[in-house]
Amino acid sequence: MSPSVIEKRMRLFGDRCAELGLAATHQRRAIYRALAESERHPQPEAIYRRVKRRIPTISLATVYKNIKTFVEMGLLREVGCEAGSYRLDANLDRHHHLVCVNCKSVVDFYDRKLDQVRAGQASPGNFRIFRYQVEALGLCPACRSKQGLRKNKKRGQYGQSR
Amino acid sequence: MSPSVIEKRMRLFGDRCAELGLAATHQRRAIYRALAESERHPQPEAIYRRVKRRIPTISLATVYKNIKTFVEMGLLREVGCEAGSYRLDANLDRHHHLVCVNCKSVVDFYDRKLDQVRAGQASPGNFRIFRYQVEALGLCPACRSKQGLRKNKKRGQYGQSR
DNA sequence: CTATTTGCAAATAATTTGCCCATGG
DNA sequence: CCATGGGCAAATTATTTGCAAATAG
Repeated sequence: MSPSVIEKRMRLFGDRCAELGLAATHQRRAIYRALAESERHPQPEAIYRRVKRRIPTISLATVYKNIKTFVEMGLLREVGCEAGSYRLDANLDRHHHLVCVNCKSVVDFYDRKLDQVRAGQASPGNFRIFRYQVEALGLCPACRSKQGLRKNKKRGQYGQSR
Repeated sequence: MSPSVIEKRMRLFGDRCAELGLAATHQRRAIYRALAESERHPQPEAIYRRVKRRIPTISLATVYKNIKTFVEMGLLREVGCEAGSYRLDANLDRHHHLVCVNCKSVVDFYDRKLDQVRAGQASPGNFRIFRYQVEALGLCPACRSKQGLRKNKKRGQYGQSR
């Protein structure tokens, strides 16, 4: 990632920590920096290995704890929106998914307009695209009505920053 | 799922098994049926519990083995396209993902046209949508050039059935 | 019959937790 | 200071594997 982007992200990190009263420890900064620097959507283990080069005493548990914290703070997202394990789909017809960001439920979504989605430009890096699938992220009715009562939810989880 | 859809899927299952010379065992059929019946994109554990009601001696390992087989056969897909664990993204700017279906690498994809994606109709079930994210599934350059040498790849993994 | 597939148990991998010590503000 | 966070080890959860016995074709 370019130095200017990394610095922008580190500033966002600092601001968010200050705002939420989180200690900007050595470890926490290094973990976030490793994430901010990477292009490859790393898994926790990869972040751990990377941070360990600078802070050899770091523990994997600390990496996991901080990743969770960052996601709650809205500094980080999980790719694909389902952590943990297999979610399976026997529906081979063209369809898309509604994903509840709160309870992680997934509902099939048939929509002609979404079926027409195509990129406006050639894909970077000579990727060969077979199909497009749209994820609509939001809140399911059950979680909508619980909104506002939820604990530990700070801000920034959902929107786009620009 | 409606009975007619389930039967359609069971026929597809039977055909694929015959075609590939797979034994259509009692267990295998029950596992696939449980998947075909479900609306909720279940995890392996949920399938196991469901099948266990009909075949109390079924083992969780059998469920896992068959799920893998079905995915290889193209009878089943994983939602979100990344199995296993956390893939993290510190990029909060609006962007989409190119996902390699073979090696599971994920590359950020900036595209104005994809940023404009919206559903053509109200979302089912009163879901409240915050943002849309597009996944473009395909092959990265490295996997493209390895194409054809790959073992255990039968067919049907990538396309849409209609 | 005989090649596959199952069930079990054990192995491995991934993630979380509890607790006591260290440190940032 | 002293509340928050870190490190370690143990616990939990998720997934895979090896192998003898069962069974589909």
